[in-house]
Amino acid sequence: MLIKSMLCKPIIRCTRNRSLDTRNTRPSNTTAKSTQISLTIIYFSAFKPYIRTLHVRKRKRPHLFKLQRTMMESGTDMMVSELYQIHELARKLNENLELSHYEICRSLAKEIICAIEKTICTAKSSSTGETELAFFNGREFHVDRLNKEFSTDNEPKKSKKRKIMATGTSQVRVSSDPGADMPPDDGHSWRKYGQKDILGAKHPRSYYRCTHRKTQGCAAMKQVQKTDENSSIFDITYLGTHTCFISPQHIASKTSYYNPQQSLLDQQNSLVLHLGFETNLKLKTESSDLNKDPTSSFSFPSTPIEGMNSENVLFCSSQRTECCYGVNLSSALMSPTSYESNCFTWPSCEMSSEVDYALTEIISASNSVADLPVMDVEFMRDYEEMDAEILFDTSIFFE
DNA sequence: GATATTTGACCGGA
DNA sequence: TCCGGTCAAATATC
Repeated sequence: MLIKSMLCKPIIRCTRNRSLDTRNTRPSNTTAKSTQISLTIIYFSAFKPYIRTLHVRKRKRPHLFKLQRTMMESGTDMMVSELYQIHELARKLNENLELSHYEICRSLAKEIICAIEKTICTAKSSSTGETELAFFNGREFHVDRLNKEFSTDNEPKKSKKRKIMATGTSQVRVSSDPGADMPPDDGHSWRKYGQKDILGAKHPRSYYRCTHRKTQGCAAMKQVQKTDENSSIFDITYLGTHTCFISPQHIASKTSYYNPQQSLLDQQNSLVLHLGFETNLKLKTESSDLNKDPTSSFSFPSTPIEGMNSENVLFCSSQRTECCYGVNLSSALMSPTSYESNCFTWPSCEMSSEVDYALTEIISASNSVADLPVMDVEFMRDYEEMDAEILFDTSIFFE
């Protein structure tokens, strides 16, 4: 099997796949086309495979094709350059893993994440021509070029309508102390920017954005509303992904939302990979029924939280399926005992805490990070059509 | 004075 | 036209 032949041979594969969007039902001489950029990273550690497949697919407006062709070409070159950078960072990471320089590793991992985010941003801008990610992770990228191309007004009106978020959403229901006006601290600092009475709801909805919005360009937001049934229970909708840095220790010390197994992680000297991706990370398996429902929900195997009944804590995904965004962290909980249920959908926000934990589960599979194989990364350029998703029989790894 | 919150106005999608 | 999301001036808090 192909996968078997790739054991200990990490591969980064970048493809671009153009296709007609068959979901489009508009009458049409305006048949929508879509372009998908896939970045697949396959590597192996100890006895577990790690696969990262990033999919970026967006519908294109026909009148933008000409400009976007140019954008794609320049964007592709940029992505190749960025991927080489990721490769170099990964190589350094591996060197430091072997030397057990965990702080350096952590820093390198962060750089890798930033680089991947940047690549995703490039992919999106070159494939869509849209400008929604002009500001990402506190940095501006070349998509502002599009702004110039399409700006007919020197000073465009600033919309007060909610911006289209690049990431999916997730909803959390948490309980608080009776009479409390605020839900429990989730480890991040938020700034309230609005409150609105919602039709048919007893309680107003509060709007928060990350405090680090200005300083770090963090686009994370959340909406908090007391439930009608019980005013001590809050529905929290997270929008967007935190791109600001917050230390795991800080989260562990402040939050009651997250799994308290941080101490276990520390014991394992695990490397926390904070993947702030905003496109899909998928591991498809041939036997998964869950694959049929991309919005499948699951509950965390959480330990009881002080002052909070486990049944009151609901984690569910509300993917923005129309854009195929959100994060599917399918391999997050893969283990010999659970791998048959091997496609999970993970809420794509709050990455810095929840996903950190899940990823740490992956990365810390081996007790010693020194067990990691040498990352002899092979980089391939391939612009031909290919199936963007990998069918993957995980059972072979647990034979 | 700096920072955070409140709240009415504004905006645009449905 | 309605309603929910956002803005930004006013106000509160530290």
